[in-house]
This record gives sequence, C-alpha cells and structure tokens, in this order.
Amino acid sequence: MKISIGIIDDHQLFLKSLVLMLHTFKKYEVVVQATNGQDLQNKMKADTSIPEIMLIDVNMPVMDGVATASWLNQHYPAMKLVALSMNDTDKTIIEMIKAGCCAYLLKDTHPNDLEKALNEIQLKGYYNADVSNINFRRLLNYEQDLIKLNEKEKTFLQLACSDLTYKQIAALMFLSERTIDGYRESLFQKLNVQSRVGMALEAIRKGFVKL
Amino acid sequence: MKISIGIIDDHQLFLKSLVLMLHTFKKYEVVVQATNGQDLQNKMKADTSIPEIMLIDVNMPVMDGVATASWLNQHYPAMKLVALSMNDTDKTIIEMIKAGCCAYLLKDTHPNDLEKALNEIQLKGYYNADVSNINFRRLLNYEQDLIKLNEKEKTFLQLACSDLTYKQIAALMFLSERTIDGYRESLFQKLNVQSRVGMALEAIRKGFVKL
DNA sequence: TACCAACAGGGGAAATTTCCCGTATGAAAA
DNA sequence: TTTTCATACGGGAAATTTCCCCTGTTGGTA
Repeated sequence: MKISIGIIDDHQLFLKSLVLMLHTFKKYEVVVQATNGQDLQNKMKADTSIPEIMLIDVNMPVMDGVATASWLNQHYPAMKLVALSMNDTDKTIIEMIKAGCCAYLLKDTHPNDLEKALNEIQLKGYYNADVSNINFRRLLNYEQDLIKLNEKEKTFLQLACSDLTYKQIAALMFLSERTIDGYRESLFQKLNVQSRVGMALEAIRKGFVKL
Repeated sequence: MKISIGIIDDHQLFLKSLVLMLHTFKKYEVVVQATNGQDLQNKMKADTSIPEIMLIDVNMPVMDGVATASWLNQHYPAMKLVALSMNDTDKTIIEMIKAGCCAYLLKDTHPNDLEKALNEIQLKGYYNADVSNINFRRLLNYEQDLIKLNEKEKTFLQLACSDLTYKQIAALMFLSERTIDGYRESLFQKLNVQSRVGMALEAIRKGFVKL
C-alpha cells in the first residue's frame, strides 16, 4: 500500500513536475493536486481521497500557505502537513509551524532529501530540516523578538509607508499629530530604527507592510 | 535524434522535477543541469555537450538569470535561450529579452504549454507567451518609462534607503550636501515622489535597491 | 568661439521630522 | 482605593528634509 500525498502549489510547472518526481519515489502516490487553498477545498469536497501527507507551498495567491495549513489542521488533524518555501528568511516559517506543519522544506533541497524527509515524517511524525538549510537560530529567537503591533500601530505603519506627511496621516486616522508622534516613537523603538525611512524599510522586511 | 535542453535553476527540487518532466516530452532530452550561472560555466567547460535550448531561471544567487543569459548569448549565439520566472511584474522580463532570450515563460504555465512553447521555439526560433500570462502592455511601455540612473544616483539611492541622514550620505560619497540635494531632486523627479520615504519605497518596487 | 548640457556646490528658508517636556482619562490591578 | 498602565494629546525646539535661486567648471559641438 502506497502512502498518499497531496500537493498545493500555484506554479503549475513545479506542481506537475513534483508530482512526477514523487511518482519516482516508489513508496508514495499523489492523490490530490491543487494550485491554492481554495482550489484544494473544492477538490477535497468532491474527492473523498484524503492524503496522509500534504505538501503546502507558502506563497500562493487566493489562499496562502498559512491559511491553508490552518484549515487543514482544523478539518483533518491527522494529516501531516509539510511547508514548502523558497527562502528561509521568510517570517512565515514560524507561522507555518504554528499553523500545524510538522516539517519545513526549502525548494532547493535535493530530491533525495525530500524522500528522506517524507520517510522520516511518515515514521516519526515530524522532520527536522537540515540545520544547514534553515537558520534555526533565527527560528528559535523568532518568538522572543517577535514584534507585536496593535491595530492602530499597524494602520499607522501602513500609512507611513507612503509619501504622506504625519499631518496627513493624523487626519486620515482622526487622531492628533501628537498621538501619531507617539505611535512613531513606539514603532521606532520596536523596529529599532532612527528615521521614518528606516521604519518603512524595516516594516517591509518584517512583512508588516507589503511591497 | 532528440532535441537537447539545458536547465539552470537554483531550486534543486524544481530543477530535478523539471528534468523529469522534460523526459516525458519524447522529443526532448536534458543534457545539462546547473543551479546558477557560475555552476553552468564550470559544467560547460568540462562537458562538451552543448544544448540547443537553455531554460534559465531569472532569480538565482551567485550569477543571476540576466548575467547568465548574456554570457550564453555571447559564447553560444546559436543557443535558444528561454527565461523562466515566477512573476511577470518583474522588471527583469525586458532585461532577459534584451540579454538574448527568445522566450519568456512563467513557472505557473501548464506543462502542456511548456511543450508547445519548446516546439514553437524549435520551429520558429522564438515564442510569444500567452497574452493572458504576461502583461504585454507593461512590457511594451517599459522601455519608455524605463528610468535611467547614473552610477552616482544609484549609489545615492542605495544609501538613501537607510537610517542615514543626507549629511552622512554626503560624507560617505565625498560630496557636498548641496550636490546630494541635487541627486535627491533628480531622483524625486524620475521616480515621481515627494518624499524620501516614497523614494525608498519606489526604489525597492522598481528593483533599484534590494530590500 | 560661443553655446549647451552635465555635474558640483553655496545661501537661505519653509516644511517636516524627531525628540524633549508634561497633562488627562479610563480601565485594570494591587 | 490608590496605583499602575495604556492611550490620547499639547507646547516647544532642534535636526532634517525639501525647495527655492544662483555660481562655476568641464567637455563637447554648432
């Protein structure tokens, strides 16, 4: 009896290629393919075949990796979720783990390592990726230097990443310039920067603000 | 006689999977695989098998897609170069074409389309990707709104994307604050922004400065 | 030779950002 | 009930950014 696998990735070429690759691993069989979380939900409804292991790409349109992993974790708690990503700098690593993934693999891992990882997941229920691949120190330190922002701060940060002056931002948020000043100071401290430019850049790096 | 193909992609999993996929296309055969331009150069030196078509990933460490395509175009002018990328918003599309690529494919194209594209490239020497896949308007307008920066401006822009003050930047560039002021004004105009924050953000969006 | 375009720089001023100081209010905790 | 804490706000000032106007040099080029 082969072990059933599901794959979710928005890149058709990668998705289909990976399916081919998994078929060369004699023990495994791909039973579900989807290009995003939404797509998967539809296919899981229609099709009754529930894979034992699900490979999930982190970056996807429509319904991303974290949301998909959370959903799967809730509806199919027994399913082993594996996150697939391009770059380990991504702050979503920890979020994928929190969302219920038992393994994290980079797309530049060797096929042999993928097979090994799958075996280990099947056997032990989890897989610790190669230390050389993922920056574990960052991962472990992540929680403690995880910066928490409240809604107002997030709104302010979003608006600060633009050509707007603080006065304009204050007007948009229906707050006094002084109050905005307080948020700025708080963000400077949390992000460890000395200027608005630094703040904007750091906001993007940390993923608080997109593009 | 099969048509020989080369593939360059830093993601092992994708690379190897793609090789498998190409082997399912009966007419094609992968003769060279590399994880970046540098790697390819070494392999091309050692190995005498020169592929007719080369698939090149745009985003790679060490030696990126554009540099690799240029090098191949110079040293193997007869080789048909195909750019592979994740996102069509990338400004490197036009650069890949300029570097000598005769086709541009997104990684979320369907395998069937890849095969069609390869056939067409083999036949006609080039391939026009599906209009629905690539934003051609952007591509066509690209040249005219391509922003040209001289070296000093690039250096300044890079330094401006930080916590540094203009005074500090001036010192680092061995220029007067007034001169820096001129560069700032020039960049504001070219990037169509009103503030340093906007400039930094736009610099990142346009790819002049890496995150 | 005179003109033009580019680059480098100076003085000054208004707008904005950054950083002090301190106050008030309401909710939660001691 | 007093204390603590988070949030909202104000005045003022220094630093920085932004925007004017104007000078000089250099290297083509008409």
